[in-house]
Amino acid sequence: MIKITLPDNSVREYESGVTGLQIAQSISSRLAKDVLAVSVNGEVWDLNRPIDQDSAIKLYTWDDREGKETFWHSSAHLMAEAIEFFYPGTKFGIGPTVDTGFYYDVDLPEGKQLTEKDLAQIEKKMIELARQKHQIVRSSITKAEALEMFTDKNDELKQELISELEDGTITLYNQGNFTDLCRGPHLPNTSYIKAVKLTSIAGAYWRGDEKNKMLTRVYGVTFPKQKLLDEYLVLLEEAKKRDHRKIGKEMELFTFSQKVGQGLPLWLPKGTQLRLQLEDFLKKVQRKFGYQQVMTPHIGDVELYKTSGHFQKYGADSFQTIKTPAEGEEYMLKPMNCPHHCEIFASKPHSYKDLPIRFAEFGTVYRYEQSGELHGLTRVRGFTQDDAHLFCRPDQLKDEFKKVIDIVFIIFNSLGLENYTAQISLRDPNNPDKYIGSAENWDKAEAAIIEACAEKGLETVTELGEAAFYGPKLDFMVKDALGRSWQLGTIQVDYNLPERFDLEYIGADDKRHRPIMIHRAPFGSMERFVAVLIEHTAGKFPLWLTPDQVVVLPISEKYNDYAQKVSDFLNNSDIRSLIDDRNEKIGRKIRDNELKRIPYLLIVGEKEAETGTISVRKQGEGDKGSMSMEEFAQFLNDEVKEQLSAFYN
RNA sequence: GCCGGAGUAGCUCAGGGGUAGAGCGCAUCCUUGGUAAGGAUGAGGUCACGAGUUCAAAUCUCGUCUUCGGCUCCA
Repeated sequence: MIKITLPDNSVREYESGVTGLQIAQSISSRLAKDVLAVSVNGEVWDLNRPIDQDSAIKLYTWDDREGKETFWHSSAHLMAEAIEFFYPGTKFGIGPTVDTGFYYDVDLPEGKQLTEKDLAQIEKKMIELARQKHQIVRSSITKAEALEMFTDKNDELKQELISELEDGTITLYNQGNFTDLCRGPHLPNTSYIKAVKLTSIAGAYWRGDEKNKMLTRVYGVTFPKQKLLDEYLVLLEEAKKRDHRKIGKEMELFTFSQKVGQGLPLWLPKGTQLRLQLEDFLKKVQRKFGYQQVMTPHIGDVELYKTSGHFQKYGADSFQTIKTPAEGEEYMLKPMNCPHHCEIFASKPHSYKDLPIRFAEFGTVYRYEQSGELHGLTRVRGFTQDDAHLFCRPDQLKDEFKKVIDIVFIIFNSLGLENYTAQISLRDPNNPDKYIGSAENWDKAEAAIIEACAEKGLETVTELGEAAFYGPKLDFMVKDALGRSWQLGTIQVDYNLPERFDLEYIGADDKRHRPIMIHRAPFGSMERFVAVLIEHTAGKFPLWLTPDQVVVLPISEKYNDYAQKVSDFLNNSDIRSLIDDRNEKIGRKIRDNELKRIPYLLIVGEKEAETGTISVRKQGEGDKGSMSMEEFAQFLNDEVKEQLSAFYN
């Protein structure tokens, strides 16, 4: 008998050789049905692999990451089997799981090609194979045997993988007519897989190296129930509907022009209104926190970026320098605002009493992104950072950091982004040479970030080795309404630039000291942030932010004058309003303006004109009754204030 | 940058070796209306761009550009 410890620390006795599935069966039949994998002393195993010694185990279902990964991993094998059926002789690279689903990199036989149209029949075959309930069987073989096996199959991809493995650790998994080199774990049999969707097809280099052969990567996702697949497809549809490129076009927020150039967004009047609203709000918040607004040009002498080090590190992959008619004059489009801000700091001497000094700028920067990387507003070649650089003393670092976190909170809460976490990126302790600055400073800076987050009650994950070479950082991740994660704002501590720019202040001891610099951008970039906001809200922006807050709809042309009066009054009351005086019936005007996502529709006709009132209709909610213009203006301004309460409190 | 799909009216898309289509939008007119689509008429396109094949190319071939899905990259 062996002792099995469950996660609740209860201990049960089983015959040696018991499997995870048998343990689940002994607990409940429901669990036995749902369980997908088991971890044995921290290692995830197949459910039917015998356990022969005392162990601590944990059973995983679809609700656990480990359960899903096992499920999808087996699904990748199932897909491989189906592909091999249609394309005998296919060579298989790697078939790992991803966030949602899995892929397999395959090398199809000479002259064969997969297109999206072929996916349907592969899906069908997968379901057919799954229903046959093939057992998935694990076996160990020696390295020599493994090499021989895949040499026979002419699969040099697998041979390459095997040659890098340690003898004695090599396992195979077999199901039906398909055997694959694999570490596992896997499902007990194929029948768990009930629903299949192959999502896309793409080229990918073997091992991610462009010198290697291009393989065909097939992406897919599978589920244990058809209903889960249906839900997933609905989510995909919803994501498609919310695509910021589509909504941005519909709502006339931004556009691109071939003549202007790829990756260079043009902000249309309504998009500009939205962006200015965000910028003005952040400026107001920053003023409250003691920031000073500055402005710097879009180009700078190449020497500036040599001083900062950016030229050496990124120059070759950047937009190239701009030459002037004068000999030896060279400028760069600015890829960063910080060097300019450093020079502003250096423009006069500073006392320790003056610190922290905080320079903020909505600074547009230009970075040469590879053409294949450009994507709507989220990846562009010219974008505006809501940048600021804070220069402080070491003893001020933690407090300053906390204040930046406060600003981020105000911003996120004012925008309905309530679901966020943060990642603390620290040094790689095994690789101290990668970083500049003294170990002592790093210790202090890392401690300051960790403590600041803890004191602010921020939920964080910590990643070692993810810090920038010049200092540790904190990145904010926001979950949108569809549960997708976006990386937005960032706060970075920097010891490098103050050094390179020889920045200093005079301390209480009358000696020169080096300030610490914090880079921070709560939005990250205005372009990316607006894109995320569009997808999060599906274009239904919070009232305070939306480009057009109110539209006045006269019942007929006879009331256009009154509508104008209402609209003028609202515009004078700080409300963005317009009139729909088209020659259309009221039902039509309501429909069109609802579809334009305008939060409030004001209907005015004979009754309203006589009594000096308006009839209010709220987007998505319908008729709200009538009130006076004054009441309505007050009501809207209150709603805006409510939405910005994080700022006003 | 690399691999693969796509590019037809302002938008969404159909068509396809013999000079171009729909719906929405837009314009004009009729209608003057009460909470999600009133009616009529009309304008609008070098079928991304450049070469080639052909009696004839928007359609077939090649190249370029842009865009989409991935890969690699991201101060």
